[in-house]
This record gives sequence, C-alpha cells and structure tokens, in this order.
Amino acid sequence: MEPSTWPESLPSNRIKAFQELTKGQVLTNKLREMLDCPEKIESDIDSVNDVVAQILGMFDNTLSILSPSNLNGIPHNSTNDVRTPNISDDQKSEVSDESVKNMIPVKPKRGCYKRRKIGSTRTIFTYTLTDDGYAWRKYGQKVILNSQHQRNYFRCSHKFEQGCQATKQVQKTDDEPSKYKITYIGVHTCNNFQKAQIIEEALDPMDNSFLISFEKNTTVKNNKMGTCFQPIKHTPKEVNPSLSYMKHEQVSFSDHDTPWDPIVGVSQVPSDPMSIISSVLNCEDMVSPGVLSSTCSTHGYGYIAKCHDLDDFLF
DNA sequence: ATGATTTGACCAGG
DNA sequence: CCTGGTCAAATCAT
Repeated sequence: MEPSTWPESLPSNRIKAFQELTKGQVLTNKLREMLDCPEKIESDIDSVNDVVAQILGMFDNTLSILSPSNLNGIPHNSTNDVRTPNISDDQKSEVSDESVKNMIPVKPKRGCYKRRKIGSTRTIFTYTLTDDGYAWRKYGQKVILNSQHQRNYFRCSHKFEQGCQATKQVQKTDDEPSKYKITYIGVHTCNNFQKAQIIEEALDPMDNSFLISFEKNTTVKNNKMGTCFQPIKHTPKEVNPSLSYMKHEQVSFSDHDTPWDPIVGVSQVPSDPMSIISSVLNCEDMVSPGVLSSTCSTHGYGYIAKCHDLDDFLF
C-alpha cells in the first residue's frame, strides 16, 4: 500500500499526510470490523471509542500537515515556524526587505516563538509516572501561581527530526503530593506512534480499569487500579518522568480538536515492563530503528527503581 | 563528543 | 502587567 520509497520530489508534508491517511484507513477498517459485531461493541465500548479517537486524531494530524501555513513541506509547527530558520514575524518582514539582499541569517531573539493554539489535550492523574511509549525531552519547568509544585514541560524527542508536535506537562497536585497531573497536548506525528500503539495493543483491551470520555472537560474515574510498573530510572540520581509504567487513576479530555493519544487505550499494564518492551522491540517492521535507538539509548530500560516522590529526582 | 537537563530570558495572550 | 509556555546557552551525564 505504502510505497517503500518516496520520490524525492514529493514534499515531506504530502508523505506525512499520506502516512496519516493510510493509518486512518487501517483504523477505519478496524472500526468497521467492530461495527459488524454489535455484541462486542457493548462489551468493549472503550475500544470502539479509542479507535474513533485515533481516527479523529488522524484527521487532526492530516489537516495540520496540509494546513496553508504548512504548504512548504515543513511539518506544521508553530514554534518551529520561528525556530527554523529562526525568524520571527517581525524579522520575516525585515528579511523580505533587507536581509534578502545580503542573505545574512538573522539571529532570532531568545524566546521568540508563536504560542501554539491548544489543540487536543488530555489530562491524567496518577500516583506514579509512566512510560507512555514515547520518547520525551524536558525543555522547561516553571513555578505556577498558586501551586506548590513546579510544572515540568516535555516535548517529543522527535520534534525536530519528524516535526512531531506533541508535548506534555507534568505537575504534582497540591492536594496530594504523591499524585501527578499529566497533561498531554497535541498528537504525535512521529513514527513512535506505532511503538506506543503496540504497547497499547499489548495490553488487555477488555479491562475497563480506566474509562475514556470524549466530552469536553470531563473527568472519569477508573474502576480499579491496574497493575503498575515502577518508574524506570534514567540515571542513578534522576528518573525520567516520561518513562515508567503506572496505575492510571483518572483521565480527562479537552476536545478542542481531537482527543487522541495512544496511551488512552491503555487499560491495564502488565507487571513486567520488560515483557512489553521486548515485545515492542521484537516488532521490527513496526518500529523504525531510529525510533528504537533513540528511545532505548535515551532512556535505557536498564533497571527499575521505585520513585514515589519526583522531587527526589527532578523537581 | 554527543545528547539530555537545567535555568534564566523572552514573548504571547489574557 | 502578569502568567504560562518556550527558547537556548550553560551545564551535566554518559
């Protein structure tokens, strides 16, 4: 279906759009199969909702990729728009006038970027931090007004190489210091999607340990705690909050656009993290070597350590 | 040497 | 003007 090699002349955004649509086609077929079995829908409505969410996410991604602001072949990236080649709106006008003459690259002012419009967001409350299957990289942390704890900002590690827009925010809750609020913003357009999806699909889809709501700003409580992974340490003195499996407690969506993220489908996590990871690693045709090497080398699933208080490591 | 994290600076939006 | 989100140089870890 998908060409093994793309014509070099084909813009990268068209390739990405094609990949998204291909993904959507698979998902739609999956949905159709589900709809053929009404009894299964009743017993496993979460899976159906999840597939719908992923399809909507596909549309979201495709529209983003093909948006007018992204017709130059560069994946839509409101922040990258000014970072590569690092020219702000003001500077762009200058470039069109004077800088074009001498072609001297204009060094952008620090912190110069376009704030993204909040797209699809999803909030999870958890007592432990999880590996959601994606490689995250911390890019900032801030003290938040009226909050006792700092908020930590993570972006997808493939932001620049693949233009992935996904970010997440991790913050301890004030009411319960051991509880974390994790907000996922945007959807992954990187290849790591597949790895996360594998992780998701490796989990028991019949378990309803956490429910998904597509309504605006709804929070639903899960029925029971799933078995949890302990966080995986990155280094002896710190833990990467993006890595490690957890027991989910609550999940909520804000459906500005499309609520979707592979982790949504995770209902129960096996007690052995390496089993999932190894199963993921075995799917060579599903996960690109680059993604794997990035994920593994970056975070090193080397050993597991307990982490009940993130402040011990990070904040 | 390379990649990840920290942290102060900067900017957009309310 | 204030706050939150992001950038990027400096620093740290491997």
